[in-house]
Parts: sequence; C-alpha cells; structure tokens
Amino acid sequence: MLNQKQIRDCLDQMGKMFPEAACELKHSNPFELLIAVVLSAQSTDALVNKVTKNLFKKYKQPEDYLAVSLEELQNDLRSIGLYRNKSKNIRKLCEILIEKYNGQVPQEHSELVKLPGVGRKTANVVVSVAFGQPAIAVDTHVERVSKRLGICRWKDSVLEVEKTLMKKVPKDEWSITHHRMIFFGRYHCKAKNPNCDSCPLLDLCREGQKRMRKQEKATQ
DNA sequence: CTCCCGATAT
DNA sequence: ATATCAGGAG
Repeated sequence: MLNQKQIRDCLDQMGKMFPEAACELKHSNPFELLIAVVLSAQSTDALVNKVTKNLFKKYKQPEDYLAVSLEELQNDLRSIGLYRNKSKNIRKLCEILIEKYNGQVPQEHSELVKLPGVGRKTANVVVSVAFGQPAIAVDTHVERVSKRLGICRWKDSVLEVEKTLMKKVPKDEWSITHHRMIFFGRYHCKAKNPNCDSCPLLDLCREGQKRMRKQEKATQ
C-alpha cells in the first residue's frame, strides 16, 4: 500500500500530466449535466457528447422529455446502449423533477440519489461539477487507477475506494483529484494497454512494475 | 450476482 | 471476436 507521501506524489504527477483535467461531458446547465451523466453509464463521453449535441436541441427542460412517446425517446438514445433503461429512467426522473423540485435539479446528494438512474457516482458528479461541492466520484477509471497504484486494495468496493480517497486527500482537492485520476486512467493508465513504459509513476506502481517484468520476459 | 446494450479500440 | 466504456437496479 502507498503511504500518504507516495499518494501525494502520484496526484502531483497526474496534475502535471493533465493540468486541464475537467468534466468532458458537454452541458450548459445542471439539468443537461444530469441527463448527460445518466446517459454516460457504461458508455463513453465521446459517444454521449455526440448524442447530446442533437438531444439538447430537442429536449431543453424536463417537460420536453415527457411530451414525446417512450419509443421516440428510445430512438433518440438508441446509439448510446442500455437505451431502454435509460429512457425509462429519464422520463421518470423528469416527472419527479417537475413534481417535487419545481423543475430544478436538487443540489443535495441525498435527494439526487432518490432519482431513478442516479446512484452514488452520478450524484457525486452532479454536486461536484454543477454545484461546486467537494466529492470524489469513483468510476471505472478512478477505481482501476487506485487499485493498480496501491492506493486501495484490489478487493475494495467502489464505496471503500471513495472512502479511502476522501481520507487520504484534502477536502478542497477532492474534485480536481477526481478529474485528474479520470484523465490519467482514460488517456494513460488505460484498461487495455496502459502506457507503463512512459509512466512517471512507474517506481511507485506495483502493478506497473509487475507488467514491465512480464513484458521483459516475453521479449526474451 | 445478473442484466441492460450499442459503439469503439484492439 | 472480444474487452471496455464517467453504473444502476432488481
């Protein structure tokens, strides 16, 4: 396991590698962000942005999602994948926003997670990105990077990963750290072919060193 | 735990 | 062909 100073070194290096790390889901208000994050489950930002470019022209407020048939919304979301669940969730979610929240996106994490299709990770992204509250959303990248580096244990749940990060990282750095880890995971410490060769964190990374040894063996 | 699911990279 | 993608619900 990495100690406090080693974790600090990791985060600083990630900051140098990706100084511009920020939310890549295109949106112009909290409602659009909420929709985009719900759509992003098990999909990619690039694909979500492609779909929302047209989607947000057609659907500007919660009422607009209820004004069309379920089939029409499904058609508009088809290319994202998981589109049946997502269509149904978004319709119900819009209904609740209108009935309970005056058509606005609630700012409280505890309220957000009550919405269909919104779990802990999605709520964390919304409060952090839309409302500036400190949060660490643990997605597939944050989880993989934390486990490879040894910030947490392999068997830890996503909630345990989040708790560890919240304990090890100062609260005023939660949001930026979360984005740096995402960028590091998405563009460098990738799931398939991580760039261990050119990784400034290699001396700190047990998984990276294991991979390098394996590579060494294979090229003999 | 399984299911939902199309697009993309490898 | 197969793994992976800003997960959530049953």
